Amino acid sequence: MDLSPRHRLILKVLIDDFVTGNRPVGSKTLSEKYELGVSPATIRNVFRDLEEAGLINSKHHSGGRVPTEMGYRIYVDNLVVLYELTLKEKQRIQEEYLKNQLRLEQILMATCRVLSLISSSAGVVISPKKNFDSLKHIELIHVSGDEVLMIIVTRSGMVINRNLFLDGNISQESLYQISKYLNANLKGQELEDIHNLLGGLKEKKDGPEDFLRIVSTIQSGFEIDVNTESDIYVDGLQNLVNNLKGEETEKLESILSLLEDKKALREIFSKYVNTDGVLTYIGERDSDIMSGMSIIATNYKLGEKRIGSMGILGPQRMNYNKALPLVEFTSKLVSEMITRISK
Amino acid sequence: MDLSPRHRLILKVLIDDFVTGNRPVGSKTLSEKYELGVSPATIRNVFRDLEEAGLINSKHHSGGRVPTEMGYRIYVDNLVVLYELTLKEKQRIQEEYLKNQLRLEQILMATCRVLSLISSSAGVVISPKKNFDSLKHIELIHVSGDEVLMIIVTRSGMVINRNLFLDGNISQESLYQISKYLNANLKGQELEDIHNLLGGLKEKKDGPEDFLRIVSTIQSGFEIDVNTESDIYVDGLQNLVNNLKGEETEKLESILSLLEDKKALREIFSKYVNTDGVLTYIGERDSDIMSGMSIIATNYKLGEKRIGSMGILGPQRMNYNKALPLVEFTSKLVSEMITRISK
DNA sequence: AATTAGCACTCTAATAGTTAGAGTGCTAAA
DNA sequence: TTTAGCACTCTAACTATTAGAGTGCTAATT
Repeated sequence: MDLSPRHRLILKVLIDDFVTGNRPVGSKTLSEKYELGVSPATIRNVFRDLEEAGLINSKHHSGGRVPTEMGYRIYVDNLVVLYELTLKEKQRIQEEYLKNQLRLEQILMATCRVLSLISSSAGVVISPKKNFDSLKHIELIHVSGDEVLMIIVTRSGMVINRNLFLDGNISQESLYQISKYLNANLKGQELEDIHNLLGGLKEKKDGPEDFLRIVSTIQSGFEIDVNTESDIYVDGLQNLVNNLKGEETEKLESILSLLEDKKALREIFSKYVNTDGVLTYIGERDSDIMSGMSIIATNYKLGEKRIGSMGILGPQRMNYNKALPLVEFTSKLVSEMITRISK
Repeated sequence: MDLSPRHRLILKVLIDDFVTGNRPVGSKTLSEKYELGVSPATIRNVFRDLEEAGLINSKHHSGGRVPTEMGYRIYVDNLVVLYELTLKEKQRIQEEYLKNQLRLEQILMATCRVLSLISSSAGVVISPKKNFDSLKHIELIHVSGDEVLMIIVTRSGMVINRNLFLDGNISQESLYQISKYLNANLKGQELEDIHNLLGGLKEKKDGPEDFLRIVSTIQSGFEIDVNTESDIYVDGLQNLVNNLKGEETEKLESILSLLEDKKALREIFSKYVNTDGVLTYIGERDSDIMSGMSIIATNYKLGEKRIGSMGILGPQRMNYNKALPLVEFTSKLVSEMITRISK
């Protein structure tokens, strides 16, 4: 299915128009509103082809045309002309960051806020994957009896707390010694590698006696479940209400229910951590919890390492031409900031 | 304005009916649906009195009556007959808690979930006020140069991290000594008291030399801003959409925007930490961000000490007779669980 | 061969008119 | 004090009508 330039042009303006106006688009309006240089009749012929190709749809006879998911797909991949963020908009984004201090958590929250504010959809940000973060400092603290609190400070600025339970008692003095040993040997390594490394030390019985006694427990503290241990930030739900005003409330309900289901949301957005560039996912009709919705997402980095993902989630009918550059610009900004604060 | 028993009865059934049916209620329906033993005409006379007293309203002539905020107020304070939770419902609530481990955070999340599930409104839970929690363990960790991480473990199971910046460098050895000293002297005290106590020690220059050198910084780590430092859990937004289906989307929008504004929400719910019993707030027309909404909230305790608040937030038209016992029962359960895990 | 004008037809959304049902206040009777 | 009766009102649901936009098809035009 290769489309002629005219077909592509008409598909493009149809989606441009539908996305801003939220009304099915007819041949006459199209020819009047845009200078296409062709008559409505020609547009109708093109419509017929596009309809046969499954790129547009019409609900009723004489009801105007609406893009299908496939239509959006082609639009996003080939046709959309990206909007360039104005200086003012860029400044507004940067100001939002300056409102708060520069702690990791606050950066992520501000990012989420920015995404929702400017896209008028929901912003979603997932906190860095902990297992690829690297160790900055570790400390073991004796809390009571056989209970030990393990504190891990990572390079990107996260603090992870673990409650560990030992087989028998241990003194705070021993724990200090063990902490010292761990810091000396593991600092700078990635948490996931540390988990493996500890396994090796356990096998080879390599290290101080006290340490070897509890190495299994410590190792378990480095097990990180990506699916439950990342925080997830969501903002801009009111935008969605505003955006879907007048349409069926069911769509709104299903989007909200997805956004409240942190586990599902995390699963969906995790995919974007390890991909290149800004991606657009367009929910498939029926077969999908994402039916009727779209996601525009990408990752953010610490230095050159991809550590988390972020994006916006909204109705399929959204301003892709603005949303795509927004996500791209913001992700770069976040990456820079995170890299800066974790030196 | 003292109401006769008949007036009270009629106000009660009117609200009962309106709350379940979501339709303005007329005299005829009321007399037919409930065995009031009086004719519609009499009910109309009562309506007139209630209307004069400002307890009910009618949008249009011959449009049926609807309770005003004051009507709800009186209903909740004097008339509502509380529903008694069935054994099954209580079990369902308890099961929701058993799904997860018993960490503080998970208990609060489950609470929030329960509140929303059963009330079909939004559940809101605020994490314990940190300043009245007491110290279980404190530890100072040297991170780099003049940067120190202070870890505070509290009795209720929270872990507080503070990044402190000292005037000059300090060794991890000194920090160990200081931690030891702090634990020996402050364990069991409330964080707020500790803040004052440290002030006293600073004045009197009482304590080891190393400690006195950084006591100001440590003290600042015990400053706790109630308005920004408590977590807030919200669940059940989809319920609201479902609940307000067909009504003006504006109300939905304003509720959502409030629920997304964590700061405002925290401020509102903080009030309930130090009050007795389950309270109902009914938003006042116009003058109030809570216009058109109601809150049913109470506190939860650690032992005998009130530490946090929880409740539901929904449209004014809600099932108070079920919501009130729900909040009460759940709060007791949470209090028990928190008390149990923090022994 | 591609494009377009013309035409008959269709569907929606907006408008107006009608009606049944529920509700109301008032007055006079019980 | 309560209620029956009555004339009146308002909403929501239904129908009819119509303007506007859109459609596919065919024949004329480029």
